Amino acid sequence: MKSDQPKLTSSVGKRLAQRRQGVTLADVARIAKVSEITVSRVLRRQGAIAESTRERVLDAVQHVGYVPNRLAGGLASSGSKLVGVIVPSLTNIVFPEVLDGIRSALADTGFQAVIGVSDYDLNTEEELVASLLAWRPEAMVIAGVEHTPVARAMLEGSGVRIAEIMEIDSQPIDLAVGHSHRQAGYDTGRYLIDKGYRRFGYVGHDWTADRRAQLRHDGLVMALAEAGLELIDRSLHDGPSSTASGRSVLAALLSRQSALDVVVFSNDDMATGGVFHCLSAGIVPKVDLGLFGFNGLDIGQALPTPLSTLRSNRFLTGRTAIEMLLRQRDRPMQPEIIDTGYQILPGATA
Amino acid sequence: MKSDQPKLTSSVGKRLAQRRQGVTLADVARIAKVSEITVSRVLRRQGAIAESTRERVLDAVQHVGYVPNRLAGGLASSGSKLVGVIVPSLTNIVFPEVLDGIRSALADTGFQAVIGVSDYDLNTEEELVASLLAWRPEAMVIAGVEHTPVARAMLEGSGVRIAEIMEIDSQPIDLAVGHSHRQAGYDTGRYLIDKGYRRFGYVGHDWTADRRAQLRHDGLVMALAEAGLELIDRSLHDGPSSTASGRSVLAALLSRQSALDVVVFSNDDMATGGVFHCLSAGIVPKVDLGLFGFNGLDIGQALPTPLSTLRSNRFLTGRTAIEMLLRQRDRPMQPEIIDTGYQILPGATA
DNA sequence: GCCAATTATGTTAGCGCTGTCATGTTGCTC
DNA sequence: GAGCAACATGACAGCGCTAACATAATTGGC
Repeated sequence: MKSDQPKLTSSVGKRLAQRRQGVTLADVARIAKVSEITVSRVLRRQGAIAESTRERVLDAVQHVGYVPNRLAGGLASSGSKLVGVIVPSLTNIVFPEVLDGIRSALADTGFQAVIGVSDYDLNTEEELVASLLAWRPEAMVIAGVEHTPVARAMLEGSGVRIAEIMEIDSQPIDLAVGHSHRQAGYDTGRYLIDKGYRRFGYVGHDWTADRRAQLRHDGLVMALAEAGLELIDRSLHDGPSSTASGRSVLAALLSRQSALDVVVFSNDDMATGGVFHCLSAGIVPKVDLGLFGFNGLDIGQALPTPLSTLRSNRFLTGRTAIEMLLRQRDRPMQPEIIDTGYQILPGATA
Repeated sequence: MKSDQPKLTSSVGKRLAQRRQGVTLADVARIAKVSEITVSRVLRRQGAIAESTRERVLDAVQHVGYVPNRLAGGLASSGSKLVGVIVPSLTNIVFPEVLDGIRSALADTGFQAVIGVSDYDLNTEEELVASLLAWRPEAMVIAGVEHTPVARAMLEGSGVRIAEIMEIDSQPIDLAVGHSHRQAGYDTGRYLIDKGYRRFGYVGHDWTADRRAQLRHDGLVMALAEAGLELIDRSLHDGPSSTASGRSVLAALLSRQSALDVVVFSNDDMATGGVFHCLSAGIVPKVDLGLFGFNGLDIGQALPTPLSTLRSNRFLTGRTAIEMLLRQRDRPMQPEIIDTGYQILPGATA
């Protein structure tokens, strides 16, 4: 009872007329002499398709160079196969490493990451949340647990699964993956105290932007206090962390405080700069002055005197976040927290 | 002559029934008592809207927490406001720096970047091209000019504007932004020869993957040949560049070649490792052995002896690529090439 | 007070795909 | 050869939005 002849007119006529927007499923279907839905099924390897039909369709696809339109596909199936990711920076290498973990977990899942960079600014982050949510991602990964009220409301209201990463010191919306920075700072303090250090200095960078650096600092101070000690002095660079600023800020600190026996840095970038200063100034790390970083970057471990530091597991954090999110479509009753931990790297500078 | 009462039944009834997919334009329209298109116009600031209506709509949007669906919007308007970006790696800091340039050029344009990472593999790159093109981006940025024939065909056939970046040694499809690596290698050779160096060594990483490193090497050899010189020895690390491998590979090279007066490295990561080796082995850079890198990374410049190197302009490259692409929607008659150049950083190691 | 221009809003018809349900076709059992 | 799975394919509606074309409301000139 099928009619073969009519129905073609309007649809095909128009398509041929405009011929601007590229090849569509309908074009492929027409060439392969099947219906659109059959082409769709072949391409998604979904449902039963006869081998001969499959080949015919694939040939047609190849022939016309068909590229599916995921905007249309996503709209029709209400499933974008997209994961939104928001990080504060790309030039701080720890975030690309997290992204790499995300990429590795996403490989072969058909999912694609859309990445936003907030530049350590919560208002920018809020805009990004709105912007990324507009793509109807099936999950979101966002660095940090601190957001504007509006951003938080959007995230909560979106219904999609959310992983807040790099930090587990507060209660997350849905899932947190990372480690405690306060605890990391505390453990740094304990480790150094056990090593016999008593006269602590601190070299850091702008922590109005980098909340996690501040948490580590606070943890360190807490450990010192428990041991009846305190930071003798500290010097903060007014800007993002960098090797260059680590170097100059340590120089500044030492010029006014000669009595320190160890300096804790806000991270490995800063600490590496510190090591460079020591190298230039003839200060022997560990012997004359202990130096301790945070992150366990490759560069620090390749130094002539490998940096004493705490290694955070960035790749694992990114990877775990995605694995957890994709495992279950619905948010759990109770927010979940996964500790990806850190390890002390003894190194040779403290 | 407007009917207020009917029309609501079917559409609204269903929406309320499913209530799963979140708020739509229709919901906002109903609450603000306007048509969907009016809401759409308010949100896109397009067309004339009475102030009172605008406010009513915005209130409604706020009230229900409406987030536009860009899949639907993009489909309807055939304009995704997306730019596809493909880079080989995120952990090599130069690419995040390029992405940062892209981000900065994209800010406030309403465009969003979708990023793919090819892992230096052309087949992966081909898959990414297909995958990103499926989002109907309005432009594509892709690192390198070497692609599989299929990838090239898709890029050409897509009709969207394409920027091939980081390399201008071959003819691009549409637009190339970057600098000549062959020339950079050549200039490195000239510079060092002028400085009086004669006995050249080379320390590199896997260049089956990193074609641009090989081009620089070739340029260097060319400059040497012109001066009647040649590479005395070279040692290649079988893997990606890193500080650690730069360090060990230089050690290996020197252990079998004591007569070198300068070593050129495939990039700053490797060269920084080389400096570390010298520091450990008591070799004084420049005095005992010249060291030369490529990229001009911050880390190299923060070394106790700042690295002698060539600075490439990654941020500018990313930024320029986007600016050029967005300036004009159609491909030019003739492929265009933009040289973002490089500068010699004299440093203190050669 | 009428007309044309201007401003504000609405109606209709898709964008290109997929979910759902229906319809045909085998191949097999008994 | 009737009955029934299991396989193969198709028709149709609709995802949520916007372009393009109305239509209505308002203004102002004369």
